[in-house]
Amino acid sequence: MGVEPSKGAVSLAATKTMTQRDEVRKRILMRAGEIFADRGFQSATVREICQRAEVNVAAVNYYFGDKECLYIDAVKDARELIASRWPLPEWTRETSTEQKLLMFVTTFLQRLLNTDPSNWRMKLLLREILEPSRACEEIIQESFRPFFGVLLDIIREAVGPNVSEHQLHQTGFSVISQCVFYLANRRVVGIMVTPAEREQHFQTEMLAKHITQFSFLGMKNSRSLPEPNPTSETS
Amino acid sequence: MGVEPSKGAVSLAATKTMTQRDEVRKRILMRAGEIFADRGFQSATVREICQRAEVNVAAVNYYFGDKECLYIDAVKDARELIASRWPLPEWTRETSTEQKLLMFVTTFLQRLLNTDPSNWRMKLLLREILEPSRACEEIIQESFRPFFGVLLDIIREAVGPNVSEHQLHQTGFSVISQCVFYLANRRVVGIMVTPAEREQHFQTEMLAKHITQFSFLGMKNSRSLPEPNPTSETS
DNA sequence: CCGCAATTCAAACAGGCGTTTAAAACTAGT
DNA sequence: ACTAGTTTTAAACGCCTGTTTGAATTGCGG
Repeated sequence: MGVEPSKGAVSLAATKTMTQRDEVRKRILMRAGEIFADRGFQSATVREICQRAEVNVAAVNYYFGDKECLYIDAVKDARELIASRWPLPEWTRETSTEQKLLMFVTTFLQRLLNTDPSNWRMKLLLREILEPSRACEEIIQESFRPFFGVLLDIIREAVGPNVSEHQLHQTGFSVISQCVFYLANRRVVGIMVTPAEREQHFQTEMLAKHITQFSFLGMKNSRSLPEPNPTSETS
Repeated sequence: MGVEPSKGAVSLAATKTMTQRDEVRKRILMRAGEIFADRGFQSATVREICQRAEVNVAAVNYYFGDKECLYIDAVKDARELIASRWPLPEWTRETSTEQKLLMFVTTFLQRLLNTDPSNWRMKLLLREILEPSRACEEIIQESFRPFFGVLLDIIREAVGPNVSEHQLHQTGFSVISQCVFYLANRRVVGIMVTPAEREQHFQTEMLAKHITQFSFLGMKNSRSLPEPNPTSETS
């Protein structure tokens, strides 16, 4: 029993070793995030995480207490890093509403679909959204709310100020859902679309264009349906 | 070694006992499906399944061979039962395109969001869509393709015959994604929307109306965006 | 160079997992 | 009632999991 886990395991160590300590922590956190992202909390094993981080099995418990705390820290870390890369492109007062929407959708899709090394963070957060663990609910909440707020502002601008709250929300979800779809349901897209078509028309840029166009038209209307009754209708 | 597992474990038993045997199989299959649906393959345990089905732990291996075969059978079973409840409302030649779309979306949402005892089947299939196991890929494929085809027909009818294939697919995904969203992301909706608003405006019927209206407008256009360049644009 | 705290390590632990086993219980046909 | 085949059962198996442990190693101020 050398030390308390994860709390203040260091007493009066030099600041130099402090950074060393943090490097190990960060290395574990990274590998853990990657593995949690594509296996989930349950299926990911501490042993594999430690193997990939090139540390002993006991390191997780020494640095983080237990597996769950490691997971929470990984999610928290992913959220913070993504939040810092979140900022949407700035727009001026001259930027049209449709352009703002395109920028929003493009940025969102880039974060979701890019294949650079930081992409696993988004997968990890998505996993938390689809099946939240009580521990991380708050984290996700804080991460998602402001982002959603930006979208709602754009929509309000598009449809006018006197739109009802629920229409605003429904429309917002319609936009969000189309973007998230391509991350969560990649396999389904692969089934329905040939590789060539996928290559040409399902890259981030083209998808952003389609979603923007589709949604911008869809939202520019808050009147109700003509209440279709299924019998009489002769064009 | 009394019997081969899962193949033809009965040789010349009476047809009466045959039904008994099938009853046990079906009971296990049901409980397994329910548990697989909300825990996933890995997290679901054979022991819990057997406990809920009120059979011995060994029953799974006796009747199905192993856990994975049980899972595959459960998915297959869910697919078949849902497929039989799938049929969209029949429409006549007088039914308008928008009505067809509304019917399609309504049916889809009902299957996804209803809370009757058969709902776990949809969750199980959704899980397979989000993280497919190689074993069930084909099953999902066969289940999803024809359903998607019906939607594509509606869209083709709405936008005219000379629409390009990729626009058709993109639009189809836009509709599908909005529906699936409300099943997969229930928690997110709960965060962003007050219970009262949810009660009033996020029930199946209202969502179907919104999605139909939103999508119908969105798809009624295949022209390209005005190619927004972010600098010059003075309304 | 010593001593002390921080860190690493191999080994072991208890518990849960899917699966197997062999005996018991049950169900006909004769 | 006996027997042969089917189903159920409790117990055990081997494996893998997260975690703990105590000794070995390291790093550093004195």
